[in-house]
Amino acid sequence: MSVMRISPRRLHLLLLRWYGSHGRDLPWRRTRDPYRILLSEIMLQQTQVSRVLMLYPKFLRTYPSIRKLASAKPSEVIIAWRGMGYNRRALYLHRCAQAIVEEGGGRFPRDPERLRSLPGIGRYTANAVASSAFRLPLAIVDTNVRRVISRVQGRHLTEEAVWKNAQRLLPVRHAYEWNQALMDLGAMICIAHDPRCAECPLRTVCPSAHRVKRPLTRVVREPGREGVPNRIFRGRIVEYLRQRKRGASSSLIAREVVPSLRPGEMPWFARLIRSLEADGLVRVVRCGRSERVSLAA
DNA sequence: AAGGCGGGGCC
DNA sequence: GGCCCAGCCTT
Repeated sequence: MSVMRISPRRLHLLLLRWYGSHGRDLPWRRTRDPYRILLSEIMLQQTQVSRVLMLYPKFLRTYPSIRKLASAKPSEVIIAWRGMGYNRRALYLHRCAQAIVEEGGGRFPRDPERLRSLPGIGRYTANAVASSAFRLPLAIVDTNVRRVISRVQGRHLTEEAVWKNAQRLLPVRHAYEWNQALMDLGAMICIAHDPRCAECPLRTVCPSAHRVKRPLTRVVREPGREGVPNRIFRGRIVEYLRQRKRGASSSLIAREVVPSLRPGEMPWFARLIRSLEADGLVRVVRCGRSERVSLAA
């Protein structure tokens, strides 16, 4: 079966026009400060826009510049990260800020390859920062873009094929607006379940319009305790330490965070602490048989 | 290639 | 109660 080819120019016109009238007004779209752009992108990794909107301004008041962030202690950044989840991101961001200050005197690299080498910055975030802050003509592929591109192409695409298509379809003169428009379409219209095709600016050219099948999602079982994934307990431990800045003994944390903990489960809890320590989220001072745990200094 | 890693809102 | 969400890192 031959694949229907859609005129890129037609696509650009339809989507950019829609973006002009329906695009979201977001704080990180009102700046070109690479630090503010980067902060938004890190926060938006696996976190909804609505939550980032609530926490982004407060974080920026605490750390208005990359230098202020770089000179903070990890524990302070972890505390400022409260409510965001995936706490390792706070450490990546912090280390990233320190690298940019130390290596470039606080000047961001523009080269996406160089951005990509920084902690917490992958292919998506590197291109997002370069596209948004420096207006380089680079495609970005996140879960929204992946879904939109696949539907417009009318078939499932491999990850690499989506990137290729995204870069091919990119309007070089309006790359930034195009990227933002694709994400807005994926977030507001071309949503995963029950897409709103009747309101879609691409409905006349999209082969999937009004005939999107329910995507079959694969159930992923996570290791955990009584059905609760380990990462949830990790999050609770970090939150407990946020409010108890002096730290606490491992056994006290265990009683407070997991009241129903049975004696035989102590090794499981000890592994949680060790994993947090390995990530650099907590510091463990061992003295004799007991150990004192606090947020990483 | 697969799995670990938070949190909250929505159905 | 299950599902989803602007990914990255490690193995």
